[in-house]
Amino acid sequence: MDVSHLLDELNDAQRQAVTAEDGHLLVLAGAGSGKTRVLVHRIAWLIQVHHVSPMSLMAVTFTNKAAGEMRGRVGRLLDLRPEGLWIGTFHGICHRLLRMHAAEVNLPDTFQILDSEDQYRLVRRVIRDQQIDEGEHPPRQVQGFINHHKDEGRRPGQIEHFDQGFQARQVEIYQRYQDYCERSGLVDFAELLLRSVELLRDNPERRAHYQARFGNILIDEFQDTNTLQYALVRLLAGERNHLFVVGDDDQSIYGWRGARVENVAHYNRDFQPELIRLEQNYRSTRTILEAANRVIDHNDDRMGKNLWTEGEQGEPIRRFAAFNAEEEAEFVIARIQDWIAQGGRPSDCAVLYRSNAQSRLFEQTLLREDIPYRVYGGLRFFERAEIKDAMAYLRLLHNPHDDTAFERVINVPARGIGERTVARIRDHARTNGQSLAQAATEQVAQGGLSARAGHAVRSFLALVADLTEACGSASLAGAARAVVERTELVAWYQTREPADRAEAREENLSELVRAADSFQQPFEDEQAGLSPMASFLSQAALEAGEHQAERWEDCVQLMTLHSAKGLEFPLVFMAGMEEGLFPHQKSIEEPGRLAEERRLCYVGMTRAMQRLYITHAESRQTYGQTSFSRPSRFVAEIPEPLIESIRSGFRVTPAASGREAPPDTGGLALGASVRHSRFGSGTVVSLEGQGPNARIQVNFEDAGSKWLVLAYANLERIG
DNA sequence: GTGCGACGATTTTAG
DNA sequence: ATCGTCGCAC
Repeated sequence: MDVSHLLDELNDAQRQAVTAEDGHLLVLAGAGSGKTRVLVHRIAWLIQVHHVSPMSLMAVTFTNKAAGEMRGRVGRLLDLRPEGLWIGTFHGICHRLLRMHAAEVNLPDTFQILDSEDQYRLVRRVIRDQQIDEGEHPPRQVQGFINHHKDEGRRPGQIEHFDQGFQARQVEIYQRYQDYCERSGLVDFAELLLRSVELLRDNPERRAHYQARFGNILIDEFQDTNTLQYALVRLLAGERNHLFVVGDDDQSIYGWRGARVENVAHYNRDFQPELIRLEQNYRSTRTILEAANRVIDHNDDRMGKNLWTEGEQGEPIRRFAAFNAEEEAEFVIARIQDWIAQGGRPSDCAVLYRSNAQSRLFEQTLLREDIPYRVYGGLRFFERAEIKDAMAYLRLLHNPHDDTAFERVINVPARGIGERTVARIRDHARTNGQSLAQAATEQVAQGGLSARAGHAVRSFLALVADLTEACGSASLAGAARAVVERTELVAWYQTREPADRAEAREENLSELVRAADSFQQPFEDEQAGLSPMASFLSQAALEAGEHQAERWEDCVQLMTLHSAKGLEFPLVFMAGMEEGLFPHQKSIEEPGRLAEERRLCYVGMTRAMQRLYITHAESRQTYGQTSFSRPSRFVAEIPEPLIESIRSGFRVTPAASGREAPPDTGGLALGASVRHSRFGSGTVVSLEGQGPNARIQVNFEDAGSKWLVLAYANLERIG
């Protein structure tokens, strides 16, 4: 068989990885070095050359997007239907395992997945039921505590605690939360992994079965794995299976959410893999790569890697020092306008920032200039309130004893059932070991509620019964349509929210019906005996949906540096490059966290293909207060020859770049003594710019050094 | 039981 | 500044 097409377009290192003999591999894949191509071609190589059955391959990623892309590319390359392939996210694959072996891990066939919000509400419920002070144990924090320990593989009994107060209490909440989940057949995200690990660890037959099945396991973004994920990999690998691990220690930016970059070292220790470095970059100019290399070089304990390119040197990186955040936004949007004016597309431009709050000024300015844009982040489709409401009704139809769903919608839309009534139902359920639905039914029948509350609860139960009947024989889409139509969610949102907001919710609910209508049940779910409804509910939790999937217009892209990982853009702006913001204040004290910030900077820089701007502002509004800051240390880590500074006072447009007028002194000379109404007296140390843009740097005796716009500074000459 | 005003926190986030 | 949660008044 001719397999040259699998190798033709690969460089030496890529080819070496794709064609490696059996054994373990560690592919250190630098940014833009073609790692997805290597993974895809490796899978094809294994199937076509090593004659590995597609059924015995497992490929694991972190995001559905990455899994989908890999699946699609493998399918195209091999011209096969990639259905039998186990390509998926850690969570997706674990979900599949648990569905297949639900009974063995003590889960009902109907187990449900809790997303973060469901989990939060449940944790809060448990805390309240225990009458524990929410101030001392904030649900968010307890949720973090539970997830942290689960990610480390710990059950409540395995957590060391050193007191009988606070820590013991946290463990107790974890225990009770877990008990509740067990009783109700609920599984949170971390639990999907933990149960799977326990299944393989404690059940020798299952372990042997899967170890015999998956002779080749490929893992993407390995630097992002947490303790549990690495444990799973080890269990699946066993003694004989071959691991193909792809990662980049320099792109580890998720330590704060449990990722263990040390897993790369552990993998080296545990499996002694062959090391292959992919260092040739196909994305950025030489200038950008050199700058990024030099920045990341300030980190210690790297595996070491030097990105290079055969491409051209390209333009210098441009740095803009803005007076304030507004001016920074003006500058960025003006450069985007230049780009568009020269025939560039808006969607080629990305504005990257450290924290979401920074997006606002860019949005305002883009809106004003009438440039289309898209902000990443925020709630995804299945996380929106109205969608979660409708989904809760669907969950109740699927399983009337789903208490999480019951609690969410018993009074949504509002029908006069308040906290007192719900508490009464909850009590009744607890004393009789019933679900909330059962308890509510009994309470209504026994007249255990006030006339008014009883009537309201009865109407809720009637609605659910009505829906159940209507949906008994209906399709998934029919059920979704019935829910949207009969619950009157749309009308409810209309009464309590401004028209535009309510309209968006209405559109989303229609979209939900469309989504249900076009839902294709995955083959393996069908095989596992799941109903389409059960599949749909799981999938909604597991794939919350693209942020604004349909909007594929030609838009400027606004996102955090974290969300930018894995993407690339011809024109990139890194905004807010200031000490305290990036690196973030909370990361500055600890060396480990600072190193992670630097990797984030490296990730950001390596997103740029052609042109990279780095901007910072002297002052900006943070939490409603004006704050002043110095440029980020990362800016200074870029070697001078690679970077060109632009200051307010002369606008560089590509056509007119390099023309600088002499600074306008406005009658003030260097060394002059001046007084400012707020900052007091000081000495002029620098001047630049012209006319209304002229700025002056003054070293104030008390307030330190500041840049001021001459026209507004109102300086009084003294001495 | 519902609705509004005070209060406090506020980095990053996929599944 | 802004958002979400909590407490108190209708």
